Amino acid sequence: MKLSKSYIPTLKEVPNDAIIPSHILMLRAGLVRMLSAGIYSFLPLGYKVIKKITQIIREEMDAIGGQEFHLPALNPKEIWEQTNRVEAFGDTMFHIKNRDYVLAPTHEEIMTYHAKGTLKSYKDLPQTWYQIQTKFRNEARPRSGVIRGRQFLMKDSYSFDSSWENLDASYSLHDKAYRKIFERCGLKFFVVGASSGAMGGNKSEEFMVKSDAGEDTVAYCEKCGYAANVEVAQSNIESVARNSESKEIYEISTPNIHSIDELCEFLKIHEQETAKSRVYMHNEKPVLVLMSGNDEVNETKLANALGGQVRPCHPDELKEITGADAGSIGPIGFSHRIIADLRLKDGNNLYSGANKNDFHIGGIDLKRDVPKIEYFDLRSICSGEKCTRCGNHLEVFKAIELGHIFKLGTKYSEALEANFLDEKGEAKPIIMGSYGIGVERVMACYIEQNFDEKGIIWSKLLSPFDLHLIGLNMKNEMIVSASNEIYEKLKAAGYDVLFDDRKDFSAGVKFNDADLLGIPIQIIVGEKNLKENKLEVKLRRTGEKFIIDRNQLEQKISEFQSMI
RNA sequence: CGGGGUGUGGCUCAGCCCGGUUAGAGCGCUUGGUUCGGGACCAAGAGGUCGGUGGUUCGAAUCCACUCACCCCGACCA
Repeated sequence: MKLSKSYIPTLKEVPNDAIIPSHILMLRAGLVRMLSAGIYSFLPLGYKVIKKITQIIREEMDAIGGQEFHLPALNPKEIWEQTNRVEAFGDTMFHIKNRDYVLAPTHEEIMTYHAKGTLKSYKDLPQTWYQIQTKFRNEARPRSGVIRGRQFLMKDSYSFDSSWENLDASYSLHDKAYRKIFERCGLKFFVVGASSGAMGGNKSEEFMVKSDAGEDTVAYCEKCGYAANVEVAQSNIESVARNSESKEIYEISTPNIHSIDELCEFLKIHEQETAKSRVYMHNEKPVLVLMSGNDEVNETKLANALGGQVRPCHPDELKEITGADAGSIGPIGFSHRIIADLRLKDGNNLYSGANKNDFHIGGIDLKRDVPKIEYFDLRSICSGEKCTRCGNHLEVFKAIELGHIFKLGTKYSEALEANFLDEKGEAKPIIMGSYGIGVERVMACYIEQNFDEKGIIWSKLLSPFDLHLIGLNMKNEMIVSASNEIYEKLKAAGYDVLFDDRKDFSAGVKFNDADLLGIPIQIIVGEKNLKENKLEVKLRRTGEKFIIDRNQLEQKISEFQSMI
């Protein structure tokens, strides 16, 4: 492709709206343009990369027996009502105004619809069906460029099995395929166990990459590979020590003291001597949650511990239930259920609120004074804490979810009555798995992990072109004819070449554009080298430059290709 | 949905507080010329209903109200 005839609108300056590196570079390198919040057009260069990624995905899905579908984005609402997911998705689902259609946010229903009545016997199973298709979700707040959009490309596959053991096999095939896909894409990733949320089903794993632009916070142990979302990662920190002597409880006047920090400062005590109170409504009943010091309640853990719905109490409810405002609440005299974080187990000589504004109570012995207390793991773990599995230090950081694999079970097959007959002739719901990959996220995450101050650094497999040929001074007849000849030769040898044949640009512009676009190998045709029948080759990633003989170009290129 | 911010030529921004000729700069673009290995130079040009609507005023990019769009933080999120 000749650059002079290409639509690759590069930007010299950083666009105002972009913050994270991948977003900035995708705009600057002319890969994408925004149409509206969370809605992006892929320009020719960006779309070439998308096609490389989807090709890798396709190959690995086909390798595990996947069969590619192309499904409609426009779906009858009725199908989604049968599985109760119109309600489950709520405002996240786009609804068509002038007909009872929705825009599909995923495709469990539609795949199951096709399975119904056609996968009739255990002999028809297993099946793995997939598609690479645009999904629509009315995200409340699109962000980070292409990473969280209202419209995005997703590879989603669905497995149909006749037994749970066979589902395990399908799941494990996907697990292996996903690892291959992300490895081939050149991503540094890790895998965490996760809760499957609104998808239904039980076991699931997320494929993640570490990134400040991530929306999940995970705990990761480099030593043993343990990784978990902080919402569920077990806390492994020691309990506060129990003093040998328990003091009596006593009331302290603490005017205008609301936070733990203020309390510690006021009483000259350590944070660990305090128990912070939070009141939640659990199934319409108040529950007092005690945390050590400034530890925050992890509401996911709380909900898991109690089961059912949990929400923090409103300020007016607090007053009604405890007689005090937030900042002065405590376990002594609290007449409803009381639970505490494990870190407080059997603690004594603690300070907490008095359920009376401007007063706290000291000398609390949870064992003696709160006999009905129950303990749960309720706090989020922090960087530096010990791994529950191997004892090494855990790291806590943000991460982006690239892919997610679920063992769905029979939720959809039951709702849509997709049954098969087993060996005994009994009708049973098909056992399903569901597996997704965010295609744009793969691209954005790759860039997040592979760029420098000049621009993107593509790998051989994802690069939109194999080679970037630069004719420096295209008003020099010698360079024009030499670079054109090289261009034709490389194309004939099967390379996909981007040829910067632009007449009116100085060398600096061409070099900078080449570094911005990030094609792994640059071939530079300049006057001085050409006079000696030589060319320069530059490797984008390392910046290394090589002067080579012109007649050895093809041989050298194939050597460089194996180096990158 | 809550909080904060921004909207002026294709891009980055100044001007706004304190209203007053013809709304500016750099980059990009067009034409001609010079230059030609790290974002060149000279000259001449094109390009803007100052996000929108309404109001205040003799007069609004500038003040007021409403509204829309986009960004960031939070809530939410298969």
